[in-house]
Amino acid sequence: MTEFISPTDSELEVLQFLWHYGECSVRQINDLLNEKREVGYTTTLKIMQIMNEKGLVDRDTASRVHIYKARIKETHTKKNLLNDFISTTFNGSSQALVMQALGNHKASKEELQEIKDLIEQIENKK
Amino acid sequence: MTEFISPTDSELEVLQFLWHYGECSVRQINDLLNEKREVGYTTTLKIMQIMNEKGLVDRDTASRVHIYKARIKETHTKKNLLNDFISTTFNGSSQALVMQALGNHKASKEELQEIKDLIEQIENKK
DNA sequence: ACTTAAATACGAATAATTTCGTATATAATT
DNA sequence: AATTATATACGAAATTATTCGTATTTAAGT
Repeated sequence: MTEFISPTDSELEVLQFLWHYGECSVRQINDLLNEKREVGYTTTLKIMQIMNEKGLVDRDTASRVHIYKARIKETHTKKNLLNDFISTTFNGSSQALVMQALGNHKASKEELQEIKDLIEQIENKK
Repeated sequence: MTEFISPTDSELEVLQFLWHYGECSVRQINDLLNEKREVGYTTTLKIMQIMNEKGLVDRDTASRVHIYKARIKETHTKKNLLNDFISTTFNGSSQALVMQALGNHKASKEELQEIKDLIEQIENKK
């Protein structure tokens, strides 16, 4: 039962890229970030160094260009983030969250079907 | 199209109480907060004063004890928070979030039924 | 009336996060 | 070999959020 240290917003942004690409240099992450907003290179570097200190990422320092990869698992992390979010915003009710999410965005027919399938699946497991 | 200023965690905590009780004094909010964790009275006061400056709450200063009430609507605010959360954490996919939420917590039979009903409702609206 | 209790205002200390400047090292280019 | 480009390390400035001490005012209790 290791404690979950929730990544900051910046850190989560970096993690998303690492999860998607597997492993990245600081330069790569910085380029990706700059597609959305202006970030200085050393800013990105610092964030990733701190993430390393926190144990959020591993890095390979064998070559001059350090290569980073996520140390915490995507599903595990998102699960924890979601749980935190549900408790702070929806008073712990996952149902309330789901209802609101479905109400907001109109999901496609296929998406709705997938959700229904999942519900069936859960119901049958009881 | 007024911009949504997302409340900080502390501010959201206060808002939840205001939404629940309708209107509260600083003392009431501080007592409620202290049921969960230790917070100094002036700390709570300051938070609520800042919330007032930001336009998150209204206050009635007619009597000595100022009475606060939420200025931003609960559903509207939660909708925005949820949208932010979905885009930062689930890459904008509400479906991904719903699937994860349903997967994590086992909702009760009744809750699952409610969700299914909602889906039906959405499907019929197309 | 006097004392005590409880409220707001305000500013500043603390903490956490983000940003970036500068120094230094290493690789690439000429 | 000398210059230029690109890395990391490190510290500190800037920002934002949180916490709280102190002064002042007003109400309540004696």
